[in-house]
Amino acid sequence: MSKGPQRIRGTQDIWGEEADRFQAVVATFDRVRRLYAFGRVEVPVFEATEVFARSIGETTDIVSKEMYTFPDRGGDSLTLRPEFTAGLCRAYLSEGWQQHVPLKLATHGPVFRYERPQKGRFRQFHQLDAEIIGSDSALADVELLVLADQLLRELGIGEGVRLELNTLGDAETRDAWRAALVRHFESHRADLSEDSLSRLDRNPLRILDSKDPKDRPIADAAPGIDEYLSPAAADFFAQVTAGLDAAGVAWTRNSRLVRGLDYYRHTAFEFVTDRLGAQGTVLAGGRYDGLIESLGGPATPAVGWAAGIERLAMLIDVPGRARPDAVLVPLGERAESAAVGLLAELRRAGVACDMAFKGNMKKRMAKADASGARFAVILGDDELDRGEAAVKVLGTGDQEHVKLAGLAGTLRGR
RNA sequence: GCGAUCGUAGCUCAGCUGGUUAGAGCAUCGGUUUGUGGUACCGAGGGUCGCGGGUUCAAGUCCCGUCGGUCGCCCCA
Repeated sequence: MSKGPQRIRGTQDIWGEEADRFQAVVATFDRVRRLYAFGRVEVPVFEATEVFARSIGETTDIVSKEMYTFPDRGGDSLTLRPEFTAGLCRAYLSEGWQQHVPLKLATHGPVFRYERPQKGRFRQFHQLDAEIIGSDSALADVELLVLADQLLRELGIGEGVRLELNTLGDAETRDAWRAALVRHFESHRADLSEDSLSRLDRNPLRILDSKDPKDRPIADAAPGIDEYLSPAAADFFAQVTAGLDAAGVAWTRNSRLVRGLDYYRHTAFEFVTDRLGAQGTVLAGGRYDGLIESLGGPATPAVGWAAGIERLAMLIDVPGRARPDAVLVPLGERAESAAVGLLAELRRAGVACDMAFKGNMKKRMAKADASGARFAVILGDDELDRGEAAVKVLGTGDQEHVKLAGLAGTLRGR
């Protein structure tokens, strides 16, 4: 192990193939979100702690244990964003974006959670994010889901991933169902796992997706939400599923899929794979009509999703490596200084190229080959005197002399 | 926060039940060839064996602690 500063726990230095994968995911997202007319937005990496604490609700231990929170020099409590949604809603309120409603927003970047790293979970990781703020239409939910579906398809992982869909209903539905769940679990108190007993007080909905075999029979026998759905909520969910069917997006109902936080309403969804161990969720979101109000704004309907870039990057096929069109191989001092000018010229003409400037010719040719370039452009005194370069096609070994004036055209035009 | 498991060169690993100067492959650099790559051959550099303590005549090897990786639990906005 080398000395000096080390990478801090749960962070990553991304390079080489990993970086190519990462970039491929971001590029695909950026392309697809334009097809759906989602505008790119930039928001701060940190916010006043209040922004996240108020949106999440003080009750959970997310706020106390899972956030990167620290005082700044002025004594204010700041938090590195653990997600995009709360910050976007803060911006929506503080920048007066209400006038642009409904707002279709897309962003991506680093997010931070103070947790134990494991497969596909880091302390600094990266998310794609898409939101529609200010629409109470089921069409907004549908649009977001179709966008997500197309994104996964274009990444080439649509096959191994399934969309699980549920509704949490409106506020009255949710309250009624929650009360019924608590009654059910209370009556089986003696048989619940220790974890679920504490969930019963803090977050009873979470018992539904407990992994403890002790809990499974009780959770599976719990009342479903459908019996408590108000007519309006049932109608809303029907519109969402009808929209998905119309758009040709496959989905499966998972009536056990829940959200712990109170601001969630109606649609909740996850795109899930079984290729990532315990962290199988690849993209998740839902409707959060209560969030902006809890930040102190007016009641504002909104829906959105986020996806982990690293998880997506692990699932896609290896993207092709970016390779230059040509590598210059100058021989001798005179050729080297001439090559500097030629290199600049070629790049300005739109030819991606690099120069091998170390070692003897053999080393330089090896560098050119290792770069994956199509051409090696050999420049020695003989060529210079004739105003030419020797262009070697690395794939075939063919070599011919080309006038410097026409070089860019030759290299670009293959 | 909890549990399991691992930590030897830049990377992947070997090093048997504790026993001399810690090895290999790949990669890097140099050379065989100061004007021709993807092949071959020769050579070189690079390791406080994660860190600290303990047991022992002797520790990479055993014990304790600690830090870090991995996988899982909790949590999952």
